[in-house]
Amino acid sequence: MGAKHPVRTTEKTLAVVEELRQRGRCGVTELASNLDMGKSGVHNHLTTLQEHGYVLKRGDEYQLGLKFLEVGGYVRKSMEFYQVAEPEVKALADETGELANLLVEEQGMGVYLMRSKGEDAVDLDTYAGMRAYLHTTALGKAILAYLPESRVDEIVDRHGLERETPKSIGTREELSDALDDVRERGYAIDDGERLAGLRCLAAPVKASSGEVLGAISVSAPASRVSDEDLHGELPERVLSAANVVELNINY
Amino acid sequence: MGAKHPVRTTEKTLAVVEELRQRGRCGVTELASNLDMGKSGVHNHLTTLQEHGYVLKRGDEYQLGLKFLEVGGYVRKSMEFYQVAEPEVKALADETGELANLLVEEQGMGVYLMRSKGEDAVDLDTYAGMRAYLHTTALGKAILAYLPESRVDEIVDRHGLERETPKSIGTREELSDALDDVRERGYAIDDGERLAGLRCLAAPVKASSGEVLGAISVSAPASRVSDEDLHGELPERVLSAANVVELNINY
DNA sequence: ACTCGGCGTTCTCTAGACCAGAACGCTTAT
DNA sequence: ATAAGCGTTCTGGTCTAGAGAACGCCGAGT
Repeated sequence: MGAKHPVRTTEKTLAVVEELRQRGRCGVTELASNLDMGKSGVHNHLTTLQEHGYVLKRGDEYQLGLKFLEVGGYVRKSMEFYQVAEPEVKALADETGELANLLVEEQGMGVYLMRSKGEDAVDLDTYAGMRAYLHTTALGKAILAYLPESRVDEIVDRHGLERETPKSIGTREELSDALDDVRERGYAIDDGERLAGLRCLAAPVKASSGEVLGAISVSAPASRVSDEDLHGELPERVLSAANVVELNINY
Repeated sequence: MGAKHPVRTTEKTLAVVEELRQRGRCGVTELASNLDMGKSGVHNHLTTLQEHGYVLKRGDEYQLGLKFLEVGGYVRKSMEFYQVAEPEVKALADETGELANLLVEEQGMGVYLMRSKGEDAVDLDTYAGMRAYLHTTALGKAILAYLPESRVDEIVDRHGLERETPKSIGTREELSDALDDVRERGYAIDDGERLAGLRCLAAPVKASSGEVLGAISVSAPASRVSDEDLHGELPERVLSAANVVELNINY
């Protein structure tokens, strides 16, 4: 549902921010023409944002500043779940040598809170703050499997089930089956569903109330993860990390 | 200099964001009374921000969402300096076992791009995105020492030289002396200036043009850093990390 | 040297948005 | 029952946002 009385000026500001983010450094005219706004209006928004650190001027082009990271970093740091999970995810990365990730759900999307690279980790284009559809990653499936069914329906209604690759989930039935599997095993697997050749294993973190707080995963190239690993040592490690977080978060 | 034609509505939106950040989760009435705005106005801003993911509603209280981290994380990821320096800072943390940091200057302030904890690292309350006055940290001094003098004056004029502790820099003369020392040694030291008992050593990273891109540091408790360390092995390691970044960034 | 095109910026003016304040429905405390 | 206080909705008057035109500047083309 849209806001009843949206502040249109704020929406324009956010549109400027979004456009500036997509284009990276650029000028007033370029922004204005792509936003269907006059140059003066765009200019006013930019200087206002600049005044508050959200936008920088370099020469006579504009770009987004690090204020967003300041606010976002503060929000993340304030999350108890992040504080508790961060060292465990790092430890998991060091221990396995692979890429370990931490994801939470927000407004029906997955948000990566952090990623930690082990010694041999693949270099994916994920980054802290990045969003992903929940049904397309092991992390997301681990979360969906432990959300109330009504919530899952809401999320699917809102964001759909677009396939990212031919192997990924694309229908409600496939999703339902996949979530059953996750609940049976206690962890989620992504075998090339998001990126060919990439295997990923994720475990949910639940509060004592049963509510899902997020999920922890390890991503590695298929060449280094045998089928036995995928159902043997690797899940043990990821589940153990998730379990430690669960214990620490409930004091 | 303030914006010539500020967008007042945007400024109100940003004020709402800032207030919400400081208070954490809270209600419309509380925000409105502290912002000198009517409840309806605050409500309109909040629902608009919510619509775009910048704000979340939990029950009938509001809080900041992870959209800020998404935008900020994207901005950070897009910085070449971060991409190149990130693995080196991580390596430095692993190697020393202490806390390693990466800082850049923006609008006269220092912004932490990341921190990486080694095995024995102290747990400071810094976080990615956090700002600090440049004159109060070794990282900041390492940057100031290699900025043009006119730029340093500008920054001091704008942000002053407030002392954070009795040991820290508080006058232009002290700053000037400190920056001379940095240039002589090639690295900056903070011996309890920011936090009693904490020693910190930082090296600048410069582009081939001579421009300072940022600085890399290691922070450790004084009990683990002898005076010899402070002028022996530790600077070597930090300087070496900075040097690797310099080499990699100039292709 | 001069012009021209295009940039970021400034100015003016009015159509239209913002939002204080009042009113509403709801929950909780008394 | 009642009241107090919350988030939300609604409306009208005030003030602002921003299109469009004009400006100063710079670099390219002639």
